[in-house]
Amino acid sequence: MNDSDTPKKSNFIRQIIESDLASGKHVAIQTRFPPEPNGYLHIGHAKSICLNFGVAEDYDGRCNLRFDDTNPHKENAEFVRAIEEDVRWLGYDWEERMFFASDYFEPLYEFAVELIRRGRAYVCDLTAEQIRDYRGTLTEAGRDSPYRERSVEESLDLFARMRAGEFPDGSRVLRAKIDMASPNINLRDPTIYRIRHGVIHHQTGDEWSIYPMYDFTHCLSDMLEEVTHSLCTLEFEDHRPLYDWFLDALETPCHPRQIEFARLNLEYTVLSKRKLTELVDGGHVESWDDPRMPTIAGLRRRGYTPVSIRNFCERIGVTKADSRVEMQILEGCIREDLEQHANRRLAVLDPLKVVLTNYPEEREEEFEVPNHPQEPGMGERPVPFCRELWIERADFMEEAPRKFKRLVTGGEVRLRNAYVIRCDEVVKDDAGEIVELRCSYDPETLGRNPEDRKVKGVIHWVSARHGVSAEVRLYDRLFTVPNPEGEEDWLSAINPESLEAVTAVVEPALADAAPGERFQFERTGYFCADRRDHSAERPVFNRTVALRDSWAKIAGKG
RNA sequence: UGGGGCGUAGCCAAGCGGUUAAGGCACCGGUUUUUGGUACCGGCACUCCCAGGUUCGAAUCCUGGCGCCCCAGCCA
Repeated sequence: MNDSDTPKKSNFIRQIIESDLASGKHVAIQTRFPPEPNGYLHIGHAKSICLNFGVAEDYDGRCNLRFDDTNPHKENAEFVRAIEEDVRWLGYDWEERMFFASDYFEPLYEFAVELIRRGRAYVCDLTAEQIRDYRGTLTEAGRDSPYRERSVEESLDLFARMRAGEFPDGSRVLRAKIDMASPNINLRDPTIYRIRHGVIHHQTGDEWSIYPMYDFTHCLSDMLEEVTHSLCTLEFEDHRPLYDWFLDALETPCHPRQIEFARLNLEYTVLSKRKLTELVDGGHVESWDDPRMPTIAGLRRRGYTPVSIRNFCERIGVTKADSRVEMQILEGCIREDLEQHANRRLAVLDPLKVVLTNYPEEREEEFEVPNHPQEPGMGERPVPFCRELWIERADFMEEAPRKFKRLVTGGEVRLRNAYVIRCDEVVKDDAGEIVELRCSYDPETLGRNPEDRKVKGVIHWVSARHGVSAEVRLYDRLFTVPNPEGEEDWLSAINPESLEAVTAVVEPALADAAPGERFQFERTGYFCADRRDHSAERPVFNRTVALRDSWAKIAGKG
């Protein structure tokens, strides 16, 4: 479970589970992850997935994957497929236990009939508007529907005919008979079945013309799967009395316990399916897996690893307090993983030409460069070197502040894994822009430091003769404000500079990158070959996250 | 003026009547370094939303305030 030296995961849900196990209330725990297949999963779902599957794993229990597919208007098989892929990618296994709420439509129907028989549900002929009107307000009690006291026989007959498709959409619903004066609005005779004609359900086709509502479906599905702890988000707290009411009214063999926790909010993004759908449908991003999206698919394409996301979910904890987590936590998690596991490469994002005037024109060398400076086991690769190189434009300054330790005119700098060079001359075009640096190299400095002087800076480079041109996509936060949802017009808070594509020059080894392969471009950041667009002929890399940049802080202070 | 929740550092978050109030992220110093990265060392809440009360002792218990979130779909 937990090693003695790793901190014990402690949260209120685990405490409840541990106490239920200790008291013998349960001998094994059963959870479920219940997505609605009406969109792609996002990082907020990852929190729920890690919680449900994680808790099952740690207490030797089981976690089911169950699609909550009771609203055929919004759901489809493509979303089912994508959700399966994402949960699996995160590293979780539901074994043979993949279910659909629609698997239970028949038993659910029988439960509804039983409710009617017990006088606990009735068919109501009010229109949607009338129902709203009869419901009352937050501060005023509602009024009983005129159909509330209709006979059991009549409701039974009407409900059967609703199923048979005899009535048009919206003409009737089945309602639980609870309390129209309840201070909890959810208990004012909630609708539990509605008529939906002519929709093709992705699992059941046209078999049904009535569909059950969430509150009725969820508790009974949990019960049928013998779920012990039904974990959901805070907005369902008000529904818990309803959850319990159905299970009590039907005298079920087991009664799962619903426990609510706070959903995840992340700075500078949105985490509601409605809004994410709008971003995709409105063309504000390219797709559900656009690397700027907080979806699992987007994060995957951006270069995030399953481990980093699971780690993130562990770090943010589980509580009932509304919170908004800083991006830095997520970024820290991916840096931590990639720092250890990503091969290093050299890539120049904003190239400036360097000519080594004392390096023979025809000469070429090849250095064996380690893939990771601290992990010899990760191997090495050949990196070619010649008279003409590219370096990063930002690594040279004609007039530099004292703390600048890169290349300056007349100064020296170390080329990473190669020689120390000195800048002798700056070549500019008519506009005064620097187009080339003429430098000389010190042949004595390969793999060794000069004894008479100190060279403090190290910069990266790529051989101009061998370098490969690549598209590099630099991503920034999708929104300009920490909480776009709190904005009057959230779409106007989209960051117009969330994607900047540059043409970079990368070392030749990078052309062989497999789609999805991750690297650290030294001194720059972590990147991955785009899984859709990258090829050896046309390399494309996505920036997952930049390296920490303490120089930017110093420079920024002036 | 209804009901349900929540409030511990810049951001998460442990804590469950007796601790110097964990830990992580961020931040600030320093050491090492052929990545201004990494790693390592050190700093970072006399106080837990506020006010009273109970107690030898309160972040923890009680009372009263204040602030924030959710609920009036035939969505989930």
